[in-house]
Amino acid sequence: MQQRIELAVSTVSFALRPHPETGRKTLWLPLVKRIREPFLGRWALPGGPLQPDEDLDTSARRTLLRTTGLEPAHLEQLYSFGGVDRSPDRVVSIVYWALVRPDEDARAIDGENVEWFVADEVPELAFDHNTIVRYALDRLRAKITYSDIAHAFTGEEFTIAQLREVHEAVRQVRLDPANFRRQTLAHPRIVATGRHLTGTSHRPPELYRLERA
Amino acid sequence: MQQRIELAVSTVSFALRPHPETGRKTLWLPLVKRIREPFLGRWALPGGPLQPDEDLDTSARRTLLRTTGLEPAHLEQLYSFGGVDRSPDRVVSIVYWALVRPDEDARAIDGENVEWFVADEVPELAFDHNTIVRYALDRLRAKITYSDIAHAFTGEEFTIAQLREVHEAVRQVRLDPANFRRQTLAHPRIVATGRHLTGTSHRPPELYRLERA
DNA sequence: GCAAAAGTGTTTCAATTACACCCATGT
DNA sequence: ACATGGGTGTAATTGAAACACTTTTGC
Repeated sequence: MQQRIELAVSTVSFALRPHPETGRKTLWLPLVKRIREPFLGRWALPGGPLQPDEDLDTSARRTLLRTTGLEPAHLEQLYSFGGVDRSPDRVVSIVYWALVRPDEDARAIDGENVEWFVADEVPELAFDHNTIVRYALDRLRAKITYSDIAHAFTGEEFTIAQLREVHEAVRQVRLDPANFRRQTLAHPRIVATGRHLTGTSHRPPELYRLERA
Repeated sequence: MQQRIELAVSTVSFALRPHPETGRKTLWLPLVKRIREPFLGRWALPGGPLQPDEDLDTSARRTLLRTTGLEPAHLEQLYSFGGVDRSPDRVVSIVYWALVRPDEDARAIDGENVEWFVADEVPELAFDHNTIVRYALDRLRAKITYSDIAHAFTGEEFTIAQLREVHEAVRQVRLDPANFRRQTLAHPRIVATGRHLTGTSHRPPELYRLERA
């Protein structure tokens, strides 16, 4: 008799929040406590079995909304993990990663079995989920250097400094404000709104938008 | 009653061969003629159902060897396709892409139901396999610009011109020989063997190796 | 006025590009 | 000798980085 292969979809969601010690913004992600074997009681990525009538990304969104209350702006397939030894039963996981905006992050629920962790300081997780988190982090840090995804962490309108803060938090580096500004404004899709952000204790910075391609 | 979700692994394999018209090297890939419904008689990517006791990449290698006789040097996961509308029955495909060396390519079998096509000129394929081929091509052409994968198309030892030919064939561009040489030799893992390639009708070029990291 | 971050200008340095020119081999 | 691609030299251009300096707000 042939053993059945389970097919699950999981998601690594990232949001930027202040680090509990340093106060500087860092990456956080939500985990779910397992309520059944295997790995009962361990933290794991949100996810669940793929339903016969739903697309892969639909499944990711559904399970993410159910467990964490999140509807992320950016969702992207990461990788599929299917080693025979990653679980007692045979399960192939198609993993997505998501980026959560500040306003959306505010709506996140910290339920009974859901908790957020600093992405670089997650405990020992169920299955091979530590590997997956590591992989997602690497991919995010690589991709932010050559793509637009940093905007998935800002609002519609943003200051150059806010965008720089995202890069600094994700890549864990310090960037020269002057050079970052020039590089950013060199992209033709970044346009000034003419309005300014007020309420700061210094010169009010201009607000920009990212023109959709 | 819940419909069963099929799980298959397919592979897009690339090799460099002369274009039938221009004679210049281009990308080719093997396709398999379907011998059952759906899409009976159409060309499709080599692959098959995932066995319960094999890893994803093992499955890719197995089906590839069985249908095409190939054991590619480079094999990498591409993407997983799982839209509900990509087939009459529900099937999720985990797709790999492979790069085949010239010597390995020579061992390829052109069986009854296996045929090679110029990658940019494939006919209308079964399922969403045209989309997948397009995706694999884009990924290959992007990745060759920032990684080492060009070496998967050369032998252990190679001349700078051979390596340049790979880049030119894949990216469909002309590269300045002098500048390409300097850029290539700037990488510390490229080392001269001291030996030279003979039998050319001009100055014998030096042979190089790629030191493993 | 002072602090603090926004925003501009300028100099330096490294990498890419274009292209002229010499080298070593087969015919 | 000459054709052919291998291989070297070099000037021009571009872009990244470093950092001094000016501007505009809140307090």
